Amino acid sequence: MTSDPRLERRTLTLRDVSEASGVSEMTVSRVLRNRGDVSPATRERVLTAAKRLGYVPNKIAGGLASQRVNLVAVIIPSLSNMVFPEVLAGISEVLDDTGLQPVVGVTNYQPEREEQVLYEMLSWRPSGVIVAGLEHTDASRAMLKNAGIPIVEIMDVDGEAIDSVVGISHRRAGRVMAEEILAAGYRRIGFLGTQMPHDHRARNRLEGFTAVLAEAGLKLEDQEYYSGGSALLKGREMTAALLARRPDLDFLYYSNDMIGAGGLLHCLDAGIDVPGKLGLAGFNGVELLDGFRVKLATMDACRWEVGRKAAEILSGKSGPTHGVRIELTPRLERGQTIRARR
Amino acid sequence: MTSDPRLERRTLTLRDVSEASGVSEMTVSRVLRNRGDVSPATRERVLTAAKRLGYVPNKIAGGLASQRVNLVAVIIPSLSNMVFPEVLAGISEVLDDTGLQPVVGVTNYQPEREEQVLYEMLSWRPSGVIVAGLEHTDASRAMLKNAGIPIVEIMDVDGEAIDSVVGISHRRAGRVMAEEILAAGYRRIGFLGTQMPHDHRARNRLEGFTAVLAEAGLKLEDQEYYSGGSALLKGREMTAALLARRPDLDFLYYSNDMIGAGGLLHCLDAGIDVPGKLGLAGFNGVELLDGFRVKLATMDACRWEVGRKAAEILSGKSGPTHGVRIELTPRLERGQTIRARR
DNA sequence: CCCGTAGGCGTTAGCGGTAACATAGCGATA
DNA sequence: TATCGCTATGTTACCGCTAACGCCTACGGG
Repeated sequence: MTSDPRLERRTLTLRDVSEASGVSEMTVSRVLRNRGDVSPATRERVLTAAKRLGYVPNKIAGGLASQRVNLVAVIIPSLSNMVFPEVLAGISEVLDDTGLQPVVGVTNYQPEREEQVLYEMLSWRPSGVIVAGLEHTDASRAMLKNAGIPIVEIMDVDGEAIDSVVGISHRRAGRVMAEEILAAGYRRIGFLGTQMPHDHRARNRLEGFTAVLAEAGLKLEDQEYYSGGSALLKGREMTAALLARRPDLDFLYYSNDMIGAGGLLHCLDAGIDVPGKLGLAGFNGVELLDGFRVKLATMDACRWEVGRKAAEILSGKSGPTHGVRIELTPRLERGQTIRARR
Repeated sequence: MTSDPRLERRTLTLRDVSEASGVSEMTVSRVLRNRGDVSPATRERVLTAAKRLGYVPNKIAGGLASQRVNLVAVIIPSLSNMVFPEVLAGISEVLDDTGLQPVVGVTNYQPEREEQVLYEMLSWRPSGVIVAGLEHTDASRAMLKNAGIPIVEIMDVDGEAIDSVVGISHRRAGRVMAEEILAAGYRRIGFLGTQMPHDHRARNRLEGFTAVLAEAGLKLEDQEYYSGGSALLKGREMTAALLARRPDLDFLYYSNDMIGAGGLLHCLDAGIDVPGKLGLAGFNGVELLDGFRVKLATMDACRWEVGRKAAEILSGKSGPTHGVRIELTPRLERGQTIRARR
């Protein structure tokens, strides 16, 4: 099953190609990397031989010899919500024509896991690191600092960066949404979010949000948290539970669009007057929302753009590869779940 | 910004740790890999020194020397629908305690792209490959065959495998759904799907589906295709368009749950009697559906289990690492959008 | 007291490439 | 014709680590 006995011998090396084409290994190497001067005739011979043998270069050896590796480590908390895949798309798009290749590691929002993943990734000597968030264990920070390669922390700008940073201020995002809600005249506000001790961004948003409420002499009337399971379903259930407990609330702020959408479905099904009697808002600007009859108010986190910018920094396309700081401005999308300002 | 001048010198090697701890490089290597006999005292000294210096091993060099690399290439078409992340989760879960590490490559459903990604991945000499689907370019097949490592093709079993294969029969899945629909008495059936020439699995499902219709003397009454954009929204729009054109249809079969959910939303909003006057069904069993008031009929693609099984084969945990064939049986979830069998 | 044995550690020789330098060939130039 | 300079190619010395082997010491039984 493993194929023709002649082929499976041992693994092919440059030497095999060199013998097959009658030139030195060095010349083969030059042809395969498009580097240095090689006559068209020789190039042709080498390429033919390589293809005929089915030679695949060995980047392990190449990387060791050249002390350069075309990998970029990308470390993110999760793949299961829609948000990070879109960041990845932005990264890939830019990296695709730079010869750099992203390698993804997932931490499940666990700092120790992030540390392990980082250690593992750095041991491949990538030429850059993109990592979500600004909060890391001490060991992680030390590794990142000592790695001697460009580091880009993404998603968030509320904190001290190790090297470069690209993101939005989640605190500001929370403030902006709160201001909008108050301007629309809502006053009895509830919050629904995930039970994620390590989602600092969600926490920052809530902080900014409650700060504005406090300035207006208000506070969150009630809150509800969940963890695990289908976010849409949880949003629906939590909303039902919260409203059963506090039917007097006039606004619900959700920590993400998925549970917000679940809440919206509940309200629509229950015949609640949205946004007249009850307003709703989420966070992220996920595409999913476009499919709903009533569009949820949200705030775009510029995920795609964050990915692009981070990749551009690493690729050196747009200036320096160190110490860059880019704060993007999230766009408020009012949808149809916040009534007009008064 | 790049840190203390003493630290940034050059990159740390085993030699540095060896000098710092007063033993040979080889002993350091043994300690760091937990291999061979080392006295507890020495081990301690070495570990302390390594930690103090912030040493991170160089797997490039290690891999070259040992001719072994703990990477598994995972090649999938997309990250933007919910299906592959769940496969990845299954893979990670199993690989996590084997010392193997998945490296993900995305092809966007393009065979040439798959070929490039594969070439790139093989050049890192991984110890195994997991690749979605059974359809590859000739060059890709050749590379996979000659790589001399375990290959697992996943998701689909309708075709000839290169080495091992784990998945479901999409043709059978289509047949089962069609039988269920006919048994419930639906007769005028429409299909809505993605315009994806390279999604062979969706095509196989449709083939199985129409084959059953044909055996009953029926055919698809109408169909609608889309590409790009928010699947939920597209599902809603396509459903509206199709029903406007053919109000006489009594069943809509969707190629995936996302557009199916969009269609369901349309029907609910339009006050259509589901499943009495119109039945609906999708495919995949995405968790999202749990959040809807009316649950869409679907068929679970065993994504998580597929990932697990594939990883188990590569890890050698459960027998041979070559030539294994595992066909899983998708479970039909009737939800509330197919009426009772007659 | 000698030798076998095993644990603990060092030495050597690559792994498969590439950077850097060396060299051969050859037409142009003085 | 000797010299130069350029292009096309070869040679050499590693890159950082580990497999394989070898040496030394301690120890116990015959």
